[in-house]
Amino acid sequence: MQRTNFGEMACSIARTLDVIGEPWSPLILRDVWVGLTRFEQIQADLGISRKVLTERLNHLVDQGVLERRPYDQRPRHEYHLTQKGTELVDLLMVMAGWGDKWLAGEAGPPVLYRHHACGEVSGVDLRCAHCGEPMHASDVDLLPGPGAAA
Amino acid sequence: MQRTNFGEMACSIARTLDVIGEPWSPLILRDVWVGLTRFEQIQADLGISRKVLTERLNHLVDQGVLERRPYDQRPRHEYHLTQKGTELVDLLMVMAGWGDKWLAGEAGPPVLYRHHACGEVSGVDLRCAHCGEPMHASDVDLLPGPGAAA
DNA sequence: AGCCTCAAGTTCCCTAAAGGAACCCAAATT
DNA sequence: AATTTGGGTTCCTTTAGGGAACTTGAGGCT
Repeated sequence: MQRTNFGEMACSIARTLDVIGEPWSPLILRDVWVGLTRFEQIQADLGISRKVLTERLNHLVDQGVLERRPYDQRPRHEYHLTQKGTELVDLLMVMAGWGDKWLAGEAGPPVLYRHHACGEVSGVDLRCAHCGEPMHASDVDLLPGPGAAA
Repeated sequence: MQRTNFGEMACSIARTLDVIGEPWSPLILRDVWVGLTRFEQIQADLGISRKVLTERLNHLVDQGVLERRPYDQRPRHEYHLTQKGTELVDLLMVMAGWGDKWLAGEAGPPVLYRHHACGEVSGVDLRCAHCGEPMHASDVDLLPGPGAAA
């Protein structure tokens, strides 16, 4: 299909979607995050078509989210998160938290997160980077920023 | 195209994508969040095809993320966030924060967020819901949960 | 009464993207 | 020489997105 280009919009949400908004991309990042770093591993884990996986990996590398690293004399590589990609994992953790709460059902969450600092199984919570108080949908006002459209 | 159904996977990220992972869905939620609640408003703001907008709105209502409310005797409605949908805005704020940092470029972020509690323009930060310390990609161990696949 | 408008969809056609299976290639192994 | 293995490419089919035109149901206007 002919898909609209979100990258041109004056909206950081749209621009972020331009990087990881295509089907499979967040799941590919999740796999790399948990240590499935090779083409065959990701393909087998997700059941994604090889063609689409190639396209997605190239796009994520182009966007600076993943880095391609050779691990052998032969043309073999692993994919690793860059700093830019590592910070995207925040997004995955929030998605997982929402899914755990609203979609897990009877069985409960498929994965638990143990926080190194306190050793407890826990989840993420959004706080204001300035004052540390909770910061959710109704706790903010939106103002036009310097990059707002004319 | 024939798209894989993420909703069946034992992964809260995949399940969340099944709800809001289709193109446009996060942008539709953003519009509703900022007060563009009617079909024509959203269509004009995003430039999305009417057909696709209809499909997305129906899906989001089916999933319990949006609620359709009549606002006139005539068949007119507004869309509003449910509690389930309001909590998805966390995801939008994290997406916006990442886009502001990595994609805004010279012009700076298009939108600023002022936190009611402290009155400052700020952004979100992820904290452990248990101990309140920062919680990012490298601060957690993943463990199988009760809903893990067999 | 007859006509117009307006929000909110619905229908149709066209194009492009996802799925899937088969094929390719270079280096190492047997 | 033949096979295996990782990491893709090619080709074909199906289906979803874009866009424009059409529909519907309730008011309003004259």
